[in-house]
Amino acid sequence: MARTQGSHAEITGPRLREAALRLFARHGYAAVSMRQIAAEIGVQAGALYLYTPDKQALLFALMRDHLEDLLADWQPPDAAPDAQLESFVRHHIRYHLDRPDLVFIAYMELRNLAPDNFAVIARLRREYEARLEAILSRGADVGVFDVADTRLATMALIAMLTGVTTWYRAGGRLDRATIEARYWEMARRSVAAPVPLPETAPVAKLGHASGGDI
Amino acid sequence: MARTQGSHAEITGPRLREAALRLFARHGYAAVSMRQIAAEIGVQAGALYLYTPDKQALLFALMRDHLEDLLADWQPPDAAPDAQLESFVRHHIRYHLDRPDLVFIAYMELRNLAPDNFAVIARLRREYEARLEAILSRGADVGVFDVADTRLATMALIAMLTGVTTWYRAGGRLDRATIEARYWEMARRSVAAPVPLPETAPVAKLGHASGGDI
DNA sequence: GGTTGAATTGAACGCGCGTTCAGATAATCA
DNA sequence: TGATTATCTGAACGCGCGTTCAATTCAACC
Repeated sequence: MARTQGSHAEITGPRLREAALRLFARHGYAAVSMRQIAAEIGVQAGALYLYTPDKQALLFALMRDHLEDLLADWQPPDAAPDAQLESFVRHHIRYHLDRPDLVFIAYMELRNLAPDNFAVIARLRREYEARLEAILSRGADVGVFDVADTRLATMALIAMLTGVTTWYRAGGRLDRATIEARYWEMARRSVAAPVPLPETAPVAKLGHASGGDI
Repeated sequence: MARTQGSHAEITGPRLREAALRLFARHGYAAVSMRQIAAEIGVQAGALYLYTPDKQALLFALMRDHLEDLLADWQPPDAAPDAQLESFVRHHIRYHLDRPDLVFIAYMELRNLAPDNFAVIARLRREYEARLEAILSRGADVGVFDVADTRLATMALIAMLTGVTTWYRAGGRLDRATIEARYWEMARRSVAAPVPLPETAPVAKLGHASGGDI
């Protein structure tokens, strides 16, 4: 039978993933050796192969689980496009500030994935991007957004939001709620349709909505 | 005397940099060997050391020259902040679309720089960011921009703009002029102060400008 | 045509890599 | 207590790494 007490298996497994995550994020997948990871968790390199078939699988599992988490963690609320966008933006910022290392790896280590693994990760990424694009599309259709090219706007917004991880440090000048609010403000403005003229003159606005299918 | 005809020195040097650039961008600094670079340009690995003291210097030279070029290539025009911002944005997009590999490396390989080299590169990067921040600051002061935090807005804008290199492919759906225009439109809106109400009611606008030093 | 010297080769250095595996260790069960 | 077995060690495998350097090549010059 398996050792259920005193065994280190349930400890070493997670610790392996944590150490790999931290080291990959810090130095890059290619620059980190299995021996370094092993040393970080206090075992010999050979022991790692009880928990991962190889180094590549370690990277792939980190990235896949991260993206699946990201997708599972947020669904577009049943609301107007602008409310959906706010929800998306705020969740994105919050989620990314919580997991800087995972986000960093998922972005930086794409080229170190074996082709099959890359295909899986790329599909998950596109799925996430598609959610934002759908919001922008719908908003453009109903006229609350003014977006010349939804695909470009999607990529521009995601790049802007994800960039928060490059400079944010816990305990820095701005707290998380402020950061979230500032990014939402910039994101909103970058795609919002010009505000309709005050109630006295809502006329000019109508042409917009009629351009879409709805 | 040096061989002036039939000599490969003036050829091998630049070819080394080109090959290193291409391979570093494609596979990452740590994943590329000197032997791979040498094979790419048709010499043995030992010959590379006539042109670079070591592998690290190769990476550093690429990044430093890139950033110095970027800084030398653009100076803020003597104009109003919104015109300066447009100039910055359009130049940034154009420059980055022209040199995707250099941009990619300068962003991705920071962690592979030796500490001394990193300090140099980080200073150059901050210098570039400071130019954008100065534009935003001045625009906020005079009221044409509405930016709650200039540092955050700077980072957000640069991330958004630089992101173009992650999806742009020559010959794709959008031509470069269109891309430039779209990004400028999004950047402009994300920081622009609310448009003053039409000439019939410019009153509400005044409070804004008076908030600054000018 | 012989000399010069920049350009390059090719072998070698020590080292660390990812991975494997026989053997040691120790907690559990019978 | 003795057998079982999950866990881990430690050595080993072949290989490629960054870098060095004596030897070689060969266009240019005298």
